[in-house]
Amino acid sequence: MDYTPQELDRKWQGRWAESRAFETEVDPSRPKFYCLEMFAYPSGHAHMGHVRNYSMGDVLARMKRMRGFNVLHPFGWDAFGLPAENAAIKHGVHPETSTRGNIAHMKGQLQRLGISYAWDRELATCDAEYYTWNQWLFIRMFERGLAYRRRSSVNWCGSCNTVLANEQVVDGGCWRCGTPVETRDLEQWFFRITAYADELLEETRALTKWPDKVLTMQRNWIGRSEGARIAFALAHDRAVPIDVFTTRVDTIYGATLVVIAPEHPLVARLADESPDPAAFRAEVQAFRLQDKAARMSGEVEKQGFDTGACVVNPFTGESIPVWVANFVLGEYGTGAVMAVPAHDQRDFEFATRYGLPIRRVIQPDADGDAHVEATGPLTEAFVDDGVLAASGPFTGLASEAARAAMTQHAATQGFGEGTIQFRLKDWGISRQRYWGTPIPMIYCERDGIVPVPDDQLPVELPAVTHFTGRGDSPLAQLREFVDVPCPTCGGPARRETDTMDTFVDSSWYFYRFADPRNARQPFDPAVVKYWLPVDFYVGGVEHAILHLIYSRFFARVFRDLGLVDHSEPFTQLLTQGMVLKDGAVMSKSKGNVVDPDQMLQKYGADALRLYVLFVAPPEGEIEWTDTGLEGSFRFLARTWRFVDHWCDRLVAADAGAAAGIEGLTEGERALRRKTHDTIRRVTADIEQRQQFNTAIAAMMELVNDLYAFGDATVTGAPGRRHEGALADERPQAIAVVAEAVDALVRLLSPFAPHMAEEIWERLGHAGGLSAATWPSFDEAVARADSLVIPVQVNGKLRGRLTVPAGTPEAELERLALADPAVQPHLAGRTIRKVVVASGRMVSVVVQ
RNA sequence: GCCGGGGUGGCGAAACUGGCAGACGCACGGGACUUAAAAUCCCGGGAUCCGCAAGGGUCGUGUGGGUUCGAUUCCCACCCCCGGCACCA
Repeated sequence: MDYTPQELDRKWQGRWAESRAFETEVDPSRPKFYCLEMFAYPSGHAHMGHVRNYSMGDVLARMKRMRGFNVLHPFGWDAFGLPAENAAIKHGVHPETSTRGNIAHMKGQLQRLGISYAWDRELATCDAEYYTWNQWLFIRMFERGLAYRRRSSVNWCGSCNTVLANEQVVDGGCWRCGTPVETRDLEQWFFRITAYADELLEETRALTKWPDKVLTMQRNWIGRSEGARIAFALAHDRAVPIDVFTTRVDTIYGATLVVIAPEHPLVARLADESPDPAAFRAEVQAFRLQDKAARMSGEVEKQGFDTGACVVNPFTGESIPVWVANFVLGEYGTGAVMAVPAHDQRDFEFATRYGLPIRRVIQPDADGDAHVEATGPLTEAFVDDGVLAASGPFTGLASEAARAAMTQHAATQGFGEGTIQFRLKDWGISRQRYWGTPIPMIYCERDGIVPVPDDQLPVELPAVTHFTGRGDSPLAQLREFVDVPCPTCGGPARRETDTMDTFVDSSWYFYRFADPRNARQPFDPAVVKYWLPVDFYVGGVEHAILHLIYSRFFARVFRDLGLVDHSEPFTQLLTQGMVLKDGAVMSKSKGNVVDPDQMLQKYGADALRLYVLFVAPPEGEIEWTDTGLEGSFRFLARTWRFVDHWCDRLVAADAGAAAGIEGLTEGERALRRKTHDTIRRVTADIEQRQQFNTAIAAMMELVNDLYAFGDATVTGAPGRRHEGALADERPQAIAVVAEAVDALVRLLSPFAPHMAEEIWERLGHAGGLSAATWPSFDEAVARADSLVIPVQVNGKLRGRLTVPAGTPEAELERLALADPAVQPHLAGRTIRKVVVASGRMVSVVVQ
């Protein structure tokens, strides 16, 4: 019977659907395993990255099922987002229509891959029954001060009249029309993720099964730094302070100016008070028009101007000027810094450019850099710690001690305090867009900001038929949506017309999967308690920061709402590498896209899945090659042929019989050893290492050995195996082959489930492989009974000993020294030392 | 600049705890089968030198050094590549 994968794919996918093979229920009597791959944005077409992602998850899911776990393996759609709305603007197709169509198409593709999803639990974030819980949660967060509204600066395109996300700013201009982007202050909704900054940072330590790379990225992103906030009072109005944040309060005696960001709240007042307010404002505006990304990355030259105002250094009592400069960031710290040109490289460059004074207050300490001249002009800032000089009562202290003493002093005197600053900012979630979750808030002239009452949820997205891409959010143009009575006073009020960032949707979907049809709450806490946290989460490393930090944040919000009892939602994380073609990411514009559907048609799902797992370890990138895929297909066909050839005899055999049979030949014992060793390797590779490539290699070796064994036992004639000679078969040989094939099919089933199922059935098993158990191995059988021990002389390989396992070290040494291949290298020399690594190596040192 | 991960045959890779470097696969070469080809099955292969051959010598995991009986693996210095962060005060 020939291997016809396309037929097997259809047959078994049909069976699985029919028998609801992968649907699952809470079952406290069994250990659970929650296996999750990041859900998909329904772009319309699955790509090879998806294939790889879902294949990895499926190996774990199917394997764990066979190991007796109650496996939750769901899938869904991250269905809101800009692309659908942009398509609507361009082609006039409603986002709802295109999204539903895309989901249907992609779902078909995934089903043709044979991934073992519990499709009953499928969800799409654009379903009102899902996003109503976004709104519910938003209101809970609002009640707790975790959702709040404030003005903030955003990217603004003056031509399109809309806010742009950072990613939509290309080379400083609007991605759509090219108009230079400006920053503009707008009222926006924020989630107070910074309330959890410390915890999110600290508890990265608990994530022992996450890649270091991701943890490092998260730690950098959160960016904790310890320092002090110091108030510099305005010289002409001592009631008004400019707060600065510094990690180097020990250098404060060297501060020769204070620099504030163009966005600083005091800028407006200082402009008014300046001799030429118009010129002042023009300068500030010029800074704000500079490309934000470039400004933040330091690609723009440091520029600034003197505001004319002065502040008083609270440590020295000295009056120093206040400047505005483009290199100070409004969003970090207090938006103001004390500039210490001698001890900060940026300040140094700035001071040098504008001829401002540079005052040294830190001297290198004894064991510091000796080459740093203690006096004379600086060519760069001295940024290391050292010993304080010219610093009043603090002179002579070491930097670290000085920081503590000076922070204490500031606190006692009431003009400062020790503080911890995070780089992480609160999460701005307002989007002036249609295709997202409406923010469930109402503005009333009398009652202010009022949440939509729970019993009026969801605030459904109204039907919009015309997308222009201009003006405010499309929702703002719908009178019948905007005009609403105030829930508190019943008077006229208006709805919030912004929608939520789609990262809100993806921050908790893994909870909803546990209880996806719950109409009364986001999920039943008892059900989530059983399934969560996710045991194994697979996705692209591009989500290392955004999605994975937001989800950790949401888990803590749910925890503090009393809905979950854990803090970390994902126990183990696997970040899979990209799929490249010709050294580049597959993309339509490059014309190097390989279509999964075509590959499925040609080679079947099993070969495609096997290939993307075999070609490299999971975290690495893979380079697509058609010949590689053919190789995986060949392996499957080769396996198929072997089983096909032996099938009748194997059906009659008992796979467990091999264990009890006496009188095996050396070849038969070797095959059993290989079988058991393969089980050991494949099990560990999947479960402990997630090295799918080496697991597959191990199975290939077993198949190669089976062919070699067939040669030896069936025909004794290499090259002519499949013909005649069946009379030679020993029952013992059939038993060990039956054992090997039985193990192989089970091991292969998470990788190539369709073929494995077919073989399983042909071997006479009923009930399907998902009901079968994972094979176990016998350590004693897997262990070799004879070993080849290499012998080195002076570090060079000179001979090999074949000895029974467990040969004592003294005997190994004796055999090594007597070995004819070793002898010539010992002749006429003195043996200084013999090292015997038991069971591994004999090493002789001669002189 | 800082942080993280890498650098192994023609190519993708493997080597799990310091112990025979290159498993497995791709591409390639040879053979069997075939009228022939494809498919399949078998065999071969790091480089280099000696040898008709069997076989043997030397070198070989980015570079240079070190530790060790023994290093792809550990240590020091350096080069290169990939990813992330980056005027964060």
